[in-house]
Amino acid sequence: MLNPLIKSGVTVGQLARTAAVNVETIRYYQRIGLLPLPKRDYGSIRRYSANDLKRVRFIRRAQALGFALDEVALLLGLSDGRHCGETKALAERKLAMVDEKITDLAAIQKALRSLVKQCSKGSRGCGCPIIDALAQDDA
Amino acid sequence: MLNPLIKSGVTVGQLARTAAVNVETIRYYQRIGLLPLPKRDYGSIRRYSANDLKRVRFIRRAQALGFALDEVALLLGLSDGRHCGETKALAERKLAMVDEKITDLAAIQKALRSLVKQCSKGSRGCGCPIIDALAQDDA
DNA sequence: CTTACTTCCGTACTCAAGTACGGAGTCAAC
DNA sequence: GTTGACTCCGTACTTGAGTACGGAAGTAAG
Repeated sequence: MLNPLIKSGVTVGQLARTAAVNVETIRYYQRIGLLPLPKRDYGSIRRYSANDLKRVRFIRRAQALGFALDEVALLLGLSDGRHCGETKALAERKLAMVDEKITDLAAIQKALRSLVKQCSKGSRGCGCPIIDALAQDDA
Repeated sequence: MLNPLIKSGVTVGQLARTAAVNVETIRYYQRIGLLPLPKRDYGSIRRYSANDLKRVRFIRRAQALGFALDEVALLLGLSDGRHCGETKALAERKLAMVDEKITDLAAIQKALRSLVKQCSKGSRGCGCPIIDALAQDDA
């Protein structure tokens, strides 16, 4: 314990607990390069920063929105400053994807609402507005 | 010839092509019980109905919205009439999920838009509105 | 120092959602 | 009545996203 000043940061276990993920998941993200491997400066165990926590949380949230880990990596790349040219193009593509997802989800939302309403009316038919909404003849 | 007395329906290959999926995918859906296996009445090859096509399309669309296949099975179950009680509860749970997804996506959409705008202004900082939008301190 | 947790790391396993393969059998056409 | 495309079916492989395992080494408390 040479320098108490630099002793900050939490262990993997703590990081994992506060981010509500498995330690193995942290290790996995490190393996695939999604999360930086902090140098372990003091003797041997690694310390993680608030930034690492932020990053893990970001990954989980983005994932919950349907982004695959490689897409998450791209999103994370966007933030790392510089080269605004590529960044902008990438952001625009992602934005288009997001717009599309929202549109599709809005359609299913509407269909689900109408299903719920029909069921509420005690209607016997409930002839499946969801199926109808999603199984359109067109592509 | 719209004389569907007996000989109507398409083959797996045709079904797969019109649904824009792989034949193997159709077989897979049958294996896991998502798609009924039509009896093969004439000698030996199976014939699929317009309903099967509808079902496959539904599966793909729902999947594209982030539903897993077992959830899709539930959604499909909703349509099969009767027991509107469970149906409604299930639909409501799904609806809540969808609402949440839309909210989250709207946040990322906003962040992406602002990122694009910032980049357009040639601003150097681009200090990651996306991360900030998704890596909130709260759960 | 001993004991009891972690951590570290490699390797291997799991699960979902397919894909690929290969040897049948079927079918329409030439 | 053979050819070539398609179907059927089982089995095995793949990819993404983790989980589990197990031995060695680090660390903290008594």
